[in-house]
Formats: sequence, structure tokens, C-alpha cells
Amino acid sequence: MANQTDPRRRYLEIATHRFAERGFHGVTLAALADDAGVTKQALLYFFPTKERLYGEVLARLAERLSSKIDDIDAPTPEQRLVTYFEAHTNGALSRPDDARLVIRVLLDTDAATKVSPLKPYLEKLVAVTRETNRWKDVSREEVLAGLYKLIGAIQYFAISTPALRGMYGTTTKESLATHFSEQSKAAIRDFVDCS
Amino acid sequence: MANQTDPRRRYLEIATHRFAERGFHGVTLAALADDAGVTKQALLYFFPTKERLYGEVLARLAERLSSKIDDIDAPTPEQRLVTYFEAHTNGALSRPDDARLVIRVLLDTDAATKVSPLKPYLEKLVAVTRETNRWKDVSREEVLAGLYKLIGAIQYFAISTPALRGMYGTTTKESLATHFSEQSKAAIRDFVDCS
DNA sequence: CCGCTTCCTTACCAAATGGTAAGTACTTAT
DNA sequence: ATAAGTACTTACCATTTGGTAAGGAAGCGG
Repeated sequence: MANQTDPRRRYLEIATHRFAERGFHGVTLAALADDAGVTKQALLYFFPTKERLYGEVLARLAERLSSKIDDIDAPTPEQRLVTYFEAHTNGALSRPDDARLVIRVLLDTDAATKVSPLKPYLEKLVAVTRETNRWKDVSREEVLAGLYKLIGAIQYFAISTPALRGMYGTTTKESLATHFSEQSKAAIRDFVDCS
Repeated sequence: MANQTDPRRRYLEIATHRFAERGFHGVTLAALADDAGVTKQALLYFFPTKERLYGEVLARLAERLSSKIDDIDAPTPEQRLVTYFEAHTNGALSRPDDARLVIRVLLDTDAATKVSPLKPYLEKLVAVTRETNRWKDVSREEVLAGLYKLIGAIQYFAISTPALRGMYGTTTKESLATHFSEQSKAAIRDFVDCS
């Protein structure tokens, strides 16, 4: 396992989980180190500051998001989008860490921040979407707005699953997830197919 | 102005804005006090701890959310829902503080948290929705999943507006908001009307 | 065996944080 | 006039925080 041999990567994975769960300010180096069973200086050996660690977590997130689009091969752009978004839905529901991180980035990014780690991912999604017949001749803004509507619905539910489990219990949450997954698929079809 | 005469309420409003913007752990009492032009002990005079202050901010949020449903009077449940969600969309886009707070609550609520301040609001929405013809005979879980899809899309875009302004500039962000507002209205109609 | 790199530890620190204690200016009721 | 309440202030403190400095054990090529 790379987990056993590459401590740097292991720390990054622990940090990814914790930052997704509690946000940048809700996580301390000591807590991360405790998770890893080391002292915080072990982390500072690989990452000069907490900010840099967080930055690397976000860079890896952006890389993951982008590569998941690239990795899909499907005959038509329409199928490519459907495949991507269905996988995205399943992934977000079963392991919401990335969805949580994305939302935290969006929440914490103010208007003064010119460069967001998520921009390349968004751009790529827009590009792929505009290869489809439905969105071919639509402005970039309108495409992005449509993407936001779709992704927003998926991510929002995904990040709520722990809260829903807390409020309604595991069985109700599972039932909700099933219903949502179905409605999400309908939304994906609606987005890709003609209106 | 109540703002001028009631310091307690004024502090709560400042805190609401800051907690929405930066989250519980991203805000310090000193920073809030600085915003208000007082020392942090002025805040601690009204609120015994930071947690209690945050709790009161969330309680007021829950109250606002619920009352916005109650305040609408429309002849049919369908019109009531449409009116509510359109107002909700406009409000979220123009003043995203509440949307940001809601998402932060959902993010920070783990499965161990049995009682969320948002639960009454969600329950009320489910109840109103189930008065409509389309959702009359649908299970509570399916209704909630549908609501999540709709609200998620709206809130997700709303909280992203500062990030979008940063990434694309004010004019593009305005254009995006216009497109999104239109698509959101379509989603609302789709949710309320028959499928 | 030796030096070098990798990975980590203990010891330490300045600044920031949430919070306590005590006192003060101003207003209001008696 | 005075007692009481409101809305603060200054002074202070224990703890936590991110981060520095220095050293040590384990593996490894020569």
C-alpha cells in the first residue's frame, strides 16, 4: 500500500478528510497529527505551513475532479456527460468528502480571490457540455448556470447526508438517498437531452 | 432605527453576517467586536460564550426561514410554493448570508447531532409541499428528496456568487445570475406543476 | 564502518483566543 | 438625591495555536 510507505501522501489523505469535515479553521495541526499517530512536527516536516498543506489538499482535489472527466470515454458527448454525472452522483453520495471540500472552497472564496482551484474544473465541464447538441449554440454563461443548477442539487444533498442521518436516522436517510439518486438521474437526463 | 438603539440585536446582525461569511471557527470574538466598534467584552456581556452567540444566530435564522413560509398567503398551495421559492431565489441571490449559514449548518452537522435548528423549517416545507396535488400522495422521503434537489440548486448557486465574481468579474457574474434566476424559475414550476 | 538522507521526536515560544473580574459612565425609577 | 440597572471599559489570565530549533533513530549506498 502506498498508504503504508508514503507518509506524505498519507498525511494528505487524512488532511483531506478532516478539512472536508470541519473546514480549514475547524482543523488544527495537532488534531491532524493525532489522527496520523504522530506529532504535528511530522506534518510540518512535509508542509511548511498549515496554509500550504490546505493548498495542496485543494490542488489534489482539483486534479481529481478534472481527471474524472478526462477518464471517461464514451462515443458521444451526451453519453460522456451522463456517465460522468451519474458517477459523480454515486461518488458524492457514498463518499461526500470531495463534495464537502468543493462547497467549503466556494464558501470561503470571496470576491477578492481572483484564482480559484476549481476554475479549471468548471471550465472543463463547460467545454464538454458545449459539445452536446443541446448546448452547442448556447452562451458560456447560460451553460455554466445550467451546470450549476445540476451540480448544486447533487452536491447539496451529498453534503447533507450526515446531517440527515442525525436528524432522521440511518434508515430514513438511506430511503432519502435512494429517492434522491433517482431524481438526480432524471435531472441529468433532463440536462443532457433535449428540453 | 432599532440598529441604533438595541445593541444586542445589532451584535447579532453583525455576527450573522460574519458567521455566514467565514463560519464559526473562522470568526473570533475580537473580530466581531471590531466590526461593531466595541471590545469583545461588550459581546460577552450579552452572550455568555461564543457558542451561545452562534446558537442564537442560528435560532434567529431558523425563525426567519420558517416565518417566510408562514407570511405568504396565496389562494392555492401551488401558488404558495411558487411564490415562496421565487422570493427565496431572489433573496438568496441578492443577500446570500442566510443561504451561506444554512449550508454551514448542514456541513457542520454530523451524524451525532440529533437536533438541527433547520429541522422545523424542513418539516414545514414538506408539509406545505404535500398540500399540492402533485405531491399529495407521495411519501415524506420522496418529497424531501425533491425539495432538496430544488433548494440545493438555488442555495448552491447563491453561495457561489462571491466566488464567481472573483473568478469571472462582476459583469459575467451578473449575467450568470440572470440566467440562473430564469432556470431556477423553470425548476420551481417543474417542481410544483405536474411532471 | 561512515556519511547521507528520510522521517520523526522533544523542547520551546510568541501570538491569539475565549473567558473572568472588577470598575465606570450614563440613564431611569423612586 | 440616590439607588439600581444597562452597557460598556480596562486589566488580566489559562490555554491553544501555528511555527522554530535542534537532535536522534533507521535505512542505505560507498
